[in-house]
Amino acid sequence: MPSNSSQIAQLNPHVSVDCVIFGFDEGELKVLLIERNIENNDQETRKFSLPGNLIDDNENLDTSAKRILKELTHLENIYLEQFYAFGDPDRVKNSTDAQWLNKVRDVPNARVITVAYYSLVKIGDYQPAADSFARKAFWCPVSEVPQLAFDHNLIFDKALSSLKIKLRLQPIGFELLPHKFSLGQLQKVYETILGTSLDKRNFRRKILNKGLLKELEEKQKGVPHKRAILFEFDKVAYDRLKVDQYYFEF
Amino acid sequence: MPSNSSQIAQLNPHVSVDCVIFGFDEGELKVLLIERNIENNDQETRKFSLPGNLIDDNENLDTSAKRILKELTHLENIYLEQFYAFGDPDRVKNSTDAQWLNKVRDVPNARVITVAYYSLVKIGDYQPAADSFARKAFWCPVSEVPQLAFDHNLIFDKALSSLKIKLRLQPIGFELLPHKFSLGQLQKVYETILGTSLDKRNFRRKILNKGLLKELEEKQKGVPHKRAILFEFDKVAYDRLKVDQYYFEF
DNA sequence: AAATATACGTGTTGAAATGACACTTAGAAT
DNA sequence: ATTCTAAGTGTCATTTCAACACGTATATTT
Repeated sequence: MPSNSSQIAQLNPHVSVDCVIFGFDEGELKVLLIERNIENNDQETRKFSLPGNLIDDNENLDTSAKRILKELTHLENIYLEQFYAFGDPDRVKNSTDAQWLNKVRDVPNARVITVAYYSLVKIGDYQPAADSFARKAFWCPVSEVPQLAFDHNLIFDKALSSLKIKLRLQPIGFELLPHKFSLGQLQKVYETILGTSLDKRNFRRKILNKGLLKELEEKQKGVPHKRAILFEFDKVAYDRLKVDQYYFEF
Repeated sequence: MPSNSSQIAQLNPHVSVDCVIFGFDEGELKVLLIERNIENNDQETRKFSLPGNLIDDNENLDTSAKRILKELTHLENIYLEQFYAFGDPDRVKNSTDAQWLNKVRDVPNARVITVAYYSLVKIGDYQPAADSFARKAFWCPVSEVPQLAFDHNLIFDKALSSLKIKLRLQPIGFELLPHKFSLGQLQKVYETILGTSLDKRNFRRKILNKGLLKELEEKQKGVPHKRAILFEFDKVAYDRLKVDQYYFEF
């Protein structure tokens, strides 16, 4: 096997960024998946994947994740967290995956190391991008995630477990809710992600004692029951805490 | 600028693994650094770096980290944890760094994305490797880490803060101690890494209540004071717990 | 042999946090 | 007017946590 330059180019690993984008809607945690355009879709499986792409030259990893997110959702300044890198030599070598890569990559059989991010978005702010790459993006309940391309199921699982851990250590639940939200909504977020049910009174006491929620004058509207007081996250109070990067402990 | 094959080879990012290897000795947390062989060492700064290397073809990231660790320390089966990927486009572009890369890399000016691991070793088991790559490795107290090559100071800082978090969530302190250790030693590990001092009685109660330490018959020898009872980590008990991957909470 | 230096080992108490628990209220829809 | 639904609210028993001091065993020094 000759080792000329073009060989090197092929064998050299590529680097991509994949994003696990979480949203919360109707009391459910959802993830944004992409359905691929495959012409010969005799193969039912492996039509879905996480959004992601190769990194650009001169782009750092965070920037790349932000770009992918923006291209797909038109959202900026959203919560983003790098959680793991996946680099198994044959993570993109599955035959159906390879078939798809042949269509979209210059060097389809190159090894790809991917750096994975998860992000939390306010699902109401999301407007599906009509253009190019984001052919068919859709919100999928996390309990119904189908078989995905490559090792994307593995990546998704790790994202979810990282998110669980993070939620217990940092106040990030509100990132999934509208700017103004009720305590009931917030509790639902915690319950859904942690996979437990929580006592309403204990939850309120604990979360309010953190002193990070600002009670607003405003109340919910249009609900067929007592209207809840709305809150917003108190960023000023949070910055005052200067929490040692982690350790907040819901 | 023509984009022929050899250009692509150059511009394509490379992927490396860097290891932050922690040891504990004489009540101090230490990190294993490498001193480079630079001929013209008129430049005092940036002579040190973390151990690391490009990943091999067909090698996954964990394997690569293990290989680096083994080559350098001759140790196997040690605690290893991937904690972050660093991919700034010019993280290897510093001039003194570049000078060194010219000597050791085929494609010295390529962009390098690195996936970083930290590991915990029993410092007594370490025997410096005399060979090749590990020219001069030495244990450096974490409070005295000098200026390092590339972005290695950043990597080191992130490793340390990741370790702090992990120590609070999982029982890993003993990985830095001999197989048999005293509670005093273990307390010292916690105090050093967390950067606080802990009450002896409270520490003992808390750590023993986890039920993960097995009290041995044996006692310390050769100490100029009362001999401490030795313990070992009870892996069987730990596996029984099946702790949900995280969340143990020292 | 005595003295010294050093880390080991041990319990209690008051304060704070946690978990368990049930009913009334407000608004929209029928 | 009735019904349905989620909001909002307090107490008590239990557990966890932080603070705190002294006698003991061993090697070394005198």
